[in-house]
Amino acid sequence: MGASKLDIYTPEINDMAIIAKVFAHPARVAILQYISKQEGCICNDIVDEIGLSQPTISQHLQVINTAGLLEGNFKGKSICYCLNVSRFQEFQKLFNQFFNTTASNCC
Amino acid sequence: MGASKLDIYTPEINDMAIIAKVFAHPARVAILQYISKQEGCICNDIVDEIGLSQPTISQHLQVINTAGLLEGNFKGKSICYCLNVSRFQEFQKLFNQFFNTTASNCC
DNA sequence: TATTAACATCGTAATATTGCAATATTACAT
DNA sequence: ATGTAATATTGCAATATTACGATGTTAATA
Repeated sequence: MGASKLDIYTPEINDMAIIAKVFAHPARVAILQYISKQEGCICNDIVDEIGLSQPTISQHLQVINTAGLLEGNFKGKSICYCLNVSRFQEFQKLFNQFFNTTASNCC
Repeated sequence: MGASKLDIYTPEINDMAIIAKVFAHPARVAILQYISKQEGCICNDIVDEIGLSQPTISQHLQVINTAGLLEGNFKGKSICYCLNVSRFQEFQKLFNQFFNTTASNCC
């Protein structure tokens, strides 16, 4: 085993878990915070800032990008990664929807 | 390697990742939703509901419990797990704080 | 007190994630 | 075209996570 059984959940539940996974590593949280602070951003800056190797940062950036949270100029020597704000806020909405609908009425 | 380098991040960033990790598995999302729908909850119900084995559910419940999201009667044959609503809302606040402070101003 | 039902723990196998060194690719500059 | 700086990819080792069968524990009940 080791693999999650994804076929037994609703798409909404799986989506929630997939989205949460993006924020479930401190490097990715730190990267998102750092990107948001800059006006434009070069990956090498991130490597200096965070304290992980360049391949590892690149890997985490790919996870963030796959989630649709990046936009900007992806071509050239110095790549400018930026936060996709609308997508980011979409995630915030989904989180809040989950938190709001999941209310308790017992004990 | 394989282990996350936790010592290079701020406690706030690590906390964010730890909290997100709770919601980063569909089983835990499903369990939280199911618990919130019931008035009181017996673990065996969860096993029937979700479709995972009893030990696996127990493991996921432990993760949720370690995060402080459960309360109720933990003794007896039929254990009543309930959502710790205030803790849950605390998490919601932290998420929203993260989302709100992480705003972009570029590209 | 023996039984039983509900849950926890242990042990283990399978898969996923994290991290980095080495290498490849890319695009700009000379 | 060649060199160079920035990022991506590959390959691999270490650790984490997920899942379940087997077994242990606990408390209510016969």
